[in-house]
Amino acid sequence: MSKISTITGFADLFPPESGLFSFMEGKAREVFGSYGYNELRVPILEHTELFARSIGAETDVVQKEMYTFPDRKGRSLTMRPEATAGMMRACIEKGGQEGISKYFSYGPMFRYERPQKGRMRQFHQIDCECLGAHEPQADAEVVLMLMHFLGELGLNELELQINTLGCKACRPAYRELLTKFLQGIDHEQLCEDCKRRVQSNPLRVLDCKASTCKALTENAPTMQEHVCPDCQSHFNTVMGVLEKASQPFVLNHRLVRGLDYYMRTTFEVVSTNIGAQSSVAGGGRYDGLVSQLGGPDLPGIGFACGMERLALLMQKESAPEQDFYLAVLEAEALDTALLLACSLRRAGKKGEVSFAARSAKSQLRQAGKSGARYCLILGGNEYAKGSILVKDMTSGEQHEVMQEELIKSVK
RNA sequence: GCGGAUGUAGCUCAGUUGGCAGAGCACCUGGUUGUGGCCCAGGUGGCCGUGGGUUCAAAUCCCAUCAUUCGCCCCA
Repeated sequence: MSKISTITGFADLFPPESGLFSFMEGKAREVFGSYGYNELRVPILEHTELFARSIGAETDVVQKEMYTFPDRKGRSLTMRPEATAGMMRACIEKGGQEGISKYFSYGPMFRYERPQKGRMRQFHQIDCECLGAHEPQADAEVVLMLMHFLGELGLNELELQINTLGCKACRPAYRELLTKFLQGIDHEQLCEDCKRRVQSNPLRVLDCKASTCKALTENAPTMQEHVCPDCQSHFNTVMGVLEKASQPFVLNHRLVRGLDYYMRTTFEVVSTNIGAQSSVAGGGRYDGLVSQLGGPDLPGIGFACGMERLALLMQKESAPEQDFYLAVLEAEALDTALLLACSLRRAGKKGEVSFAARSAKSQLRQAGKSGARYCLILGGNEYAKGSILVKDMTSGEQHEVMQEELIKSVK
């Protein structure tokens, strides 16, 4: 029979990575919970229109990266490529969103891209969304919370980048200004993609990685210089709070997020140690999104962290030590050994028991590898007496005790 | 969607000009009647990614294909 393997870009998570994921999820619950965030679990499958309307029909994500297919009644469904849209949909549907609501979520996302280091077709994100706050302090809190969370994961060497994208009032004018600038420079030297972007999405030219494009746009007008007074003051307050909190950051005028719903504050956390896919978290403000999805006119701000990318940066923990390894030397003692091991576990001890009787040498080897503090040896002699040998794996000393007493002693 | 690299033992990888399929680690057994780590001896384990082609002969050369991986792009 031929083997069946995983789908390209889909990965099985074994230890130690699976342990890192659990650790991150636990820390998320703990840290975000302390900021008043509660967990929201939403479906993985949604109506395609949800993503087209929120992320933007013209974005790469929607145009060529979604897992979209018709269900049995012909409705177009899509496996979520990101979490924000679904979480917004859920909040709108539930209704009653008075005041501020804060939710976090985590789980798999799906994008049909070419896999590489730090990029899978099924990948995992931790998401936080804060609805109902338009104040710049909310932006600052979200950013500080993200950095707090990353710090709790042991990641302190990351760079925080921030930018402002302006709002409905000032972005169109800036866009026009930038387009004029781009038309003024030597058009032919731009890369093929950017030649198109001048028309379709001029802001994206600023984010191009090609060195020639970077050089050509060196003196391009920045969004920050051309935002309206409201946006300027909003952004100044955000930066001010970050400074008062001693949170280092760098202004990145080229930080243009790829999802259309972002406005005003955007931010990204990058690492130089994980290859080309350097962004480990990103987010921003999305005040128009909720109403765009048919809900009330609520402001929102949030972010997503890429768990695979964070895992690349985190130290892999070694296997947890165990309290005992129960070695069985005679087949007749196997059942007794199993029951004994279960009693010890119910008393709170961690350990394994051999399922087959084998030589003392091979079992001691096994015990050594398991990292067990004690090797419990049950051979023919002990079995007959109802006793067991307890060997300290560190000192090598051993003594014989009755099985009943062993159980009592650990309770 | 585009480009580069790589597919040989469970793992990491050698394999010369086309000529018997290899090493280290891991695993198992023994050296020690029932005592681990170190050491020694022996052993298990392979459709050489898959399918075609060239050849007396292919892991090796050619074509195709699949997979993995690193980039481009995009994004977390």
